[in-house]
Amino acid sequence: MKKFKRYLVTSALPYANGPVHIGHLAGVYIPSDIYTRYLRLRGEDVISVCGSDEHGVPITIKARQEGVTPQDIVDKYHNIIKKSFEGLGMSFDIYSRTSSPVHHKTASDFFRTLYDKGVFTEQTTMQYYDEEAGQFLADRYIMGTCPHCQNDRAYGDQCEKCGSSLAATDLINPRSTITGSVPVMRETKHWYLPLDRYEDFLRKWILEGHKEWKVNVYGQCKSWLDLGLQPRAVSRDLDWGIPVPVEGAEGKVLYVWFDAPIGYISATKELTPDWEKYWKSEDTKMVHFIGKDNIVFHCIVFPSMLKAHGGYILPENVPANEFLNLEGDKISTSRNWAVWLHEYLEEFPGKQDVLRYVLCANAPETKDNDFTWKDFQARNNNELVAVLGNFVNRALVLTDKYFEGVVPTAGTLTDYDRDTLGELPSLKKSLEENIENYRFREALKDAMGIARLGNKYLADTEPWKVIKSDPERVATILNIAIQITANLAIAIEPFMPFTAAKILKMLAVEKLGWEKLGVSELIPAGHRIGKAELLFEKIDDSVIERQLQKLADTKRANQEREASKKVAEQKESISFDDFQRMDIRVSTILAAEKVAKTKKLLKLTVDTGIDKREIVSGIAEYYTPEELTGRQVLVLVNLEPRELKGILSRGMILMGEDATGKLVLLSPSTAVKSGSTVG
RNA sequence: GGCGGGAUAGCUCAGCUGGUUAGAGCGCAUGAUUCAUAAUCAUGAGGUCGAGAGUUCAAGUCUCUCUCCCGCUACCA
Repeated sequence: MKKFKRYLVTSALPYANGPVHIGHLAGVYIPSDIYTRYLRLRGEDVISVCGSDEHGVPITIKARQEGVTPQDIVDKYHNIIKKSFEGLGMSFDIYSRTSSPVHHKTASDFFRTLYDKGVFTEQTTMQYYDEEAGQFLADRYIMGTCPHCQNDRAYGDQCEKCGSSLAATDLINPRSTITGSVPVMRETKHWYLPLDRYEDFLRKWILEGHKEWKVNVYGQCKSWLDLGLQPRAVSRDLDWGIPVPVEGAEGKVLYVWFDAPIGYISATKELTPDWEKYWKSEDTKMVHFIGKDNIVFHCIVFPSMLKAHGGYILPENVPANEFLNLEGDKISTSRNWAVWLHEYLEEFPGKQDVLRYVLCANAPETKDNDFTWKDFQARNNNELVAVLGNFVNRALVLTDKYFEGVVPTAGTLTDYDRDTLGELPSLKKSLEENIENYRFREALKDAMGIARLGNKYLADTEPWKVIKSDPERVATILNIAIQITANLAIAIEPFMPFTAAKILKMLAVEKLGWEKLGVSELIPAGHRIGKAELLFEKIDDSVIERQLQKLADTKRANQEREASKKVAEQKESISFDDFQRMDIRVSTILAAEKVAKTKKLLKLTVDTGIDKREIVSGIAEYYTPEELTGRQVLVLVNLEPRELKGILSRGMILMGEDATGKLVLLSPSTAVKSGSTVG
């Protein structure tokens, strides 16, 4: 195993278009903070960097929607995020932002270096341009009619109604969302990072060199590499971001995914003039904590950038977590389906560690997980209160009661005493192995094991009984109970720093280093401890119900909004002539079969009364071929034929579509002759 | 459709390179106990390890096929 002299821990930069929620925490920030705190406690040279990611199109859109500047948006969320992280006890050495001057310069220089080395390829493409606004339009700035579902509010990259991903050029009647004008096609030049040229290097580095990475990360990388990498554009036509530092690149900025990871470097620079040893020295261990949506950027794109630049080290590991769901549904910023950190901190003052504990214990380390308030309550009441809080309270209260708060002197240890204390070093070892291998939930169990050990020790030795016959023996028992408590304070520090600090305060001792864990004489006899206070309190049903009610309200609000929004507006009036031009016929489906290599497509053979013809229709998710055969449907028969998957589709099956995009067949209420007209 | 991940006790999860009666926490049942926030401790019940086939002396663990869930991707008049 390679020895490292120092550590550089990075945590995915939160995007500054919204606050941070529990999904971000469980996936990235809690694990990263545990890891960092652990290393610090061990006395390692470690720095942890993070910051807000403030560029990119979504922020400019949000700004436009709210009638403010992009800077206003990022200022607002940067401050909320930064403050809430501090509130939760995130121990970044620096929490920076990508709009900072240092970052602009760093990212700009980085690009320029690659440019000067001739790394990039250039490509000129045609893109939509808004002549009125005088700028190129990013996909999200173009709206038009979805070619699939006719929704006239589809964006240039995706139709939110039917979920199709689109190219801006697919839209029918495109219009600029900035001025409403009709955009024109214009040439634009962009710079591409030729990832394909780094394939061999990545293959060797990851597939051969890092087989120890988590299976989800390794698998995802392998999948990308096996598919073959494509050059990726690293510039955009936008006026918000870092200008491309090249002659003739006016109006172009670095693609947000190019500049964001460089933010780790910039933050380090801001933190210390000594930044280079963390980024350029082979004996630094760099670890990126991210969510699974970022794997490709941190394992493929950013390493290629670093490699192309030269002189930089590569990450030693990229422990990505899966996603956390909330009460059975996917967390969503836009649907407000989340538990927001800044709200939690307000609603649960002093309970930072409860959230830290629950999110770590239930972190989506190997697969998506579900956060429920009921589980939150149960873990607080049955684990934190009953096991951890209770043990510490017992040890302190007993010491106070029998020895006036002075740690008694231990006499001769029994075999059982020695066995109990002997558990501590092995728990320490297991804890270390688990943290170093990014198994934080398992590590947390080890830490809690110390409290369990303490509870068991007290139950078995029964000092409250022995005190009547053998006070000296009780002195030994409570001395040991106090030593276990001190050990507990060390072990839980990475996970629950607030609680660890409280325990130390109650014990009236200074912070203890990690090397003290496992030691059975941490608190000397004769030491006077402080006053015992409860570490955790039970959470009442009513508190949980209030949170559930809040979510229920959100759900209802969303449904109402969906319902009101989803009834599409009436389209422009058309003439009777226009209507007459459509030839709709009652037709009978004669046969249906799945189109090979597709998920949604069915090839239907229909009798239109006029002829028998083939129509390809995207309804396979809602109807099986069996249930379609023999049914009568309405077919727009004079729609221009179109080839789909090599099959010429002549006509369109008319379907009803509800708010969720679900398709239903429209049939005559009683059977009629095929070929009957509809009008 | 392609690729990746997941499927193990009621719930949340461990099970490393295949090897004695498949583990933990919570929940549940019974008992003990009262120092402690009705907290604790002990014991126990609970699993055809998603389905099927195969390799092997031996498979939760390897191979193949299939089903369901999550993600990426293609397709969707």
